[in-house]
Amino acid sequence: MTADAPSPPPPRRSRPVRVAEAIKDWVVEQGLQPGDRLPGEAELMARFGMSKGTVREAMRLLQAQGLVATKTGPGGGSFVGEVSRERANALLANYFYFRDVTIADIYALRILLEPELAAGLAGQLTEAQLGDLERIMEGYATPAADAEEERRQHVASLAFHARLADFGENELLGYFIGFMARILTDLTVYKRLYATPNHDLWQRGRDHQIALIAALRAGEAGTAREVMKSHMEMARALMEDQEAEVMKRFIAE
Amino acid sequence: MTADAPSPPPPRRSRPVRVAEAIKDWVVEQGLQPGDRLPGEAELMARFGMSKGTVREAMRLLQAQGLVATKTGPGGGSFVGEVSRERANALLANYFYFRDVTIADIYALRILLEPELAAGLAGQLTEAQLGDLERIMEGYATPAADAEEERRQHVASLAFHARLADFGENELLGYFIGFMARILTDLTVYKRLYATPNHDLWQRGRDHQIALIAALRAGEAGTAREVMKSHMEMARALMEDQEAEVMKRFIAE
DNA sequence: TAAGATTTGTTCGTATGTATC
DNA sequence: GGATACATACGAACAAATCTT
Repeated sequence: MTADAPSPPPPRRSRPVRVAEAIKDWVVEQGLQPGDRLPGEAELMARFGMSKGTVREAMRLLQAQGLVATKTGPGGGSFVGEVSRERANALLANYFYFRDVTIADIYALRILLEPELAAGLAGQLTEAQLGDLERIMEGYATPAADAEEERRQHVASLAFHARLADFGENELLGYFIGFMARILTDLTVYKRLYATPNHDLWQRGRDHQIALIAALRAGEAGTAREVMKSHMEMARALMEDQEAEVMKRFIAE
Repeated sequence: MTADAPSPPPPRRSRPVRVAEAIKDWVVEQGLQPGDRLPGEAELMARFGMSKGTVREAMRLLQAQGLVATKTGPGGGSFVGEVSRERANALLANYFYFRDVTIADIYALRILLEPELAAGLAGQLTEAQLGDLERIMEGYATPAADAEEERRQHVASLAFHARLADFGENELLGYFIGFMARILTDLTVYKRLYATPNHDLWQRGRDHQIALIAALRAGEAGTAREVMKSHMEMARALMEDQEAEVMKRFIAE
């Protein structure tokens, strides 16, 4: 070995950043829980010997990460916040903003993960949860008449998968699946995917989900896995066609 | 339908938050790329008609998300930044801080994802990349003598998997695998997992990785998948034992 | 090396807004 | 409605970093 890195000059972080880190460490150290109160601005100014502006900038750094929330007025102040799923999704989506993630990439993962989720859920769901899923399915009980409705139905169908992921025990798996569903939702509404209603595909997709619910209710893990796998493979083929279509349009302009 | 939500009072966001959103939208709209310069504080103050403090707080909000970086001095200012992988990991780890993610959850996913990654990489890696992996393996060429070295070796072995994930085409898959490797690394060094060196397990783990490299070099996708699967299953069994151990110690205190 | 220019970084004092009692 | 407690916002000044000459 050629010795460890020759200790490059320690990047002197700005004061707000250092204060934010100190507060974060302090929260962890104290084992504070969501909802617990943080010291007010005045006390933080005293504790760190820094001005109001610096302390406020530090709080903004924490706020952007979803770690604290603030309220004005008496009894107000800063509070420890649980990072919401939506915020986590938005922050992670930022990471992929300048990176190329194709629809094929997403489906390669969905095909691996969703069938396993379905298998694990077989026989585990309450009637209330199953009813929940069936209610979402009502959003596409009849084939779409136009492109607008097709998009709306696709979004609803993605919500079905996200809800399913919520029901699982494995929070990590649930988050990954939910994140992909949210990316696809964005693409659907923002990039205007799914422009051409297709009765045959609608029918097959719906049959899959009905069979899936039945397998989940009956506790048939193997069936649930297989149905979900077929469902994902069909969706992938469809989406890749759509992607090609979108690309062609883009190039044509 | 019972009509859309009756428009709950629009949560009046603070000025820094609104400014940060406006800047973010502007960056997207202009199609700015990493490294591109943002308007300076003075101009932003003028453009939004707000004070310096408010504008600075807005920049902190963006900085915390990894979207901008600032430099002082002539030619300095704020620049569009690509969110680094490390920052994305830290931000996402915050989400799971108050949630229960068990080692079993992580391994359930690794077993699904890593074999597929390995299969996709067979025959795709350059000699330089394969050499890179072999160099990491030198970090555990001999069995660990004590708990400290065992930990160091485990971290190196996780780095092996993270590097492998980097080589893949699918950035999403690579990120998920890398994130899990980082969580496990944290657990290893911070929670002091892997306390008991075990020569037999070391031998088997190393044999797996050697066989994996061989399969990758030979372009044998099926073999690579199977080897990685065995590797993950062994690691899972080992980690779950360790977790039980850690829990027992925690309860005993 | 040194001086000057440019841009962010930080402070302080003051005033305003907001929610609770 | 008024008093209180807290965050929010502004403005002017000065400090620090860094590039150019």
